[in-house]
Amino acid sequence: MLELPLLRSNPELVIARLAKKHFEARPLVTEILNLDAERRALQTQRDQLLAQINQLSKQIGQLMTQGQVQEAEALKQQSGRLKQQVQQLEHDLEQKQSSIHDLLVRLPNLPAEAVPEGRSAGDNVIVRSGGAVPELPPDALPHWDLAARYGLIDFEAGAKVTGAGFPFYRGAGAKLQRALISFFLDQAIACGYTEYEPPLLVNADTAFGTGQLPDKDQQMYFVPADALYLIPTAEVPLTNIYRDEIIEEHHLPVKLTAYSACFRREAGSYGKDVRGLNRLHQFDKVEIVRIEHPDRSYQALEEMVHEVERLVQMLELPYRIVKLCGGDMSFASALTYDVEVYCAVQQRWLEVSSISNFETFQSQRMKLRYRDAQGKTHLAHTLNGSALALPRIVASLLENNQSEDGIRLPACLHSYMGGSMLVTSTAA
RNA sequence: GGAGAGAUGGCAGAGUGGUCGAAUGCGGCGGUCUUGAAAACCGUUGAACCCGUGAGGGUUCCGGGGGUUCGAAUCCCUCUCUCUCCGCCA
Repeated sequence: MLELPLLRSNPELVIARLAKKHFEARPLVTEILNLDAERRALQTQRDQLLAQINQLSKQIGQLMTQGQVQEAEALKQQSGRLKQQVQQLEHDLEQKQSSIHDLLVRLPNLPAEAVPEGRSAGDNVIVRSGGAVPELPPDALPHWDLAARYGLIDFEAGAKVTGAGFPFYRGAGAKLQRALISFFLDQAIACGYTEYEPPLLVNADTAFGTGQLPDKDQQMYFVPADALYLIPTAEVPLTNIYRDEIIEEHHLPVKLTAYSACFRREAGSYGKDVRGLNRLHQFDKVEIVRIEHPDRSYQALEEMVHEVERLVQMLELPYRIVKLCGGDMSFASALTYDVEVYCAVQQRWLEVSSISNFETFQSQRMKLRYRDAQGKTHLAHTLNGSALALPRIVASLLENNQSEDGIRLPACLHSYMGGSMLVTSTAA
C-alpha cells in the first residue's frame, strides 16, 4: 500500500513511476485525492464539534457540583444537539475512509529507478550467471523418470492420497529434503539470520499485512471452520511478527529465516510447467526475511542476492541471476531479482528464488515502523527471498548429476547425506 | 470441551462516572556533580490523525467492536486473547 502523503505531495511522480509497471494510475489517484480532501474537511468539522462538546461537559460537571441544576440542563440539551451532528459526520467520515482505503490498496508499489523497462519475462535483464551446463548422454532422463527409477518420489501415491501436486518423497528422496532444509538453514544462520519455525496457518489480518489479501486470496488454501489460511510462504508469518510494532533503530536490521511447507493452489497452471517437480501445491522452502533501515535496504537486497547465489554455487548448479522488468514484477515489489537454475534434460531455466525489496509497501499496511535517535517513527523497509525453494533444486540436481553410476551429490551435501552419491545404479 | 480470574503507557503496577493520556516504581533520554564512570539529585519521556508557513491549537486511543450517559479506563453487551483448575490428547 502506498503512503497517502506521497500521493498528496507528488501525484504526477506516482503516475509516471507506475507507468513503468504498465499500470494506468491516473483515474485512481485523482479519485483518491478528491476523497482525501473531502475526508479531511469532514474531520476538521467533527473535531471542532467534539471540542465544543468536551467544553460543555466540563461546564456541566462544574454546574452540577455547584448545584446549579437548571443551568446544567440547558447545556445538556445543547450538547445533545451537537452530538447528533457529530454522529452524521462520523458516519460520512467512515465511508470516506474505507473508500480511500479500498482504492489505495489497488495501487501497486512503485518500481525502483533500477528496474528495467519491459513488458514480460522476455524483457528481464540477466545480471550474471555461473556454473557449467553438464554434458549428458542422449539417453539422459528427466527428473520425474529418475525419481521413479530410483524410487525417490511417489507422485501417484500423492495423487491418490491427496491430489495432483502433493507428492510423497521416499527413501533417499525424503532424506534429501531433510538434508537440503538443514543445509539452507545452516547457511542462513551463518549469515546472521535467526531461525524460526512458524505457524503454517495464519489469520486474515496477517494475510492482508504481506499483501496476499485482498487480491490473491484465490492462491491460498482456506480453512473456513476457523477462518485461517494455509501459508503460501514463510514470509507471511515471519514478516507479520512485526506487524503493528515499533522497532528501535539500533535493533535494525532484523534478519529472520524459517523452513516451512508452502501451500499454493496455483489455479490455472497446466502442461509442461506442472510436470514432475516443476510446480506443486505443497512444497518445502527456506525463506529469508529482513527488516531494514530505508537508507540501506538496497544494499541489503544485494547482500541477499549474494547469499542466495552462494547457495546455488555450493550446490554446483548452473545458474543465472535475472533482474525483473517493470511488466514482470509483482504487485508489491519495488525491485526483484530471480535466481534460476538450469535443468539439463528439460533444457529449461527454473526459478528457485525470488528476492525483493518492498520498501514501505508492506510496512505501510502492517504499520511496521522504527524509531530513530530523535524519537521519530518511520516506516521500515521489508525484504525477503527464497533461500531456497526445494523442488526445482531437486529437479536440477537429479537431471544434471545423473550418470550410469547413479546420481552424484555436490560436496556441500555429503555430510548431510552421509556420502557422495544420492543413489547408485545398483539401487534401480 | 467445562468452571473461574484477568487484559491499563517500553516493563511492573495504581486508578470503579467528571479537572485522567492516566499515580507510583523501574527502564530510556537530557542535565547537575565527577578526571571518567557509578551513585545521588533535577528535568524529561506513548501513538495516530486534523488545522496552522510557524509558534501553537484540536480530536481519538487504557485488548477489539457496540451500547448507556451531558460526560466512561471506570457501568452494560459482545468478541478475542492470557492465566488457573477439571476433562481429553501427540
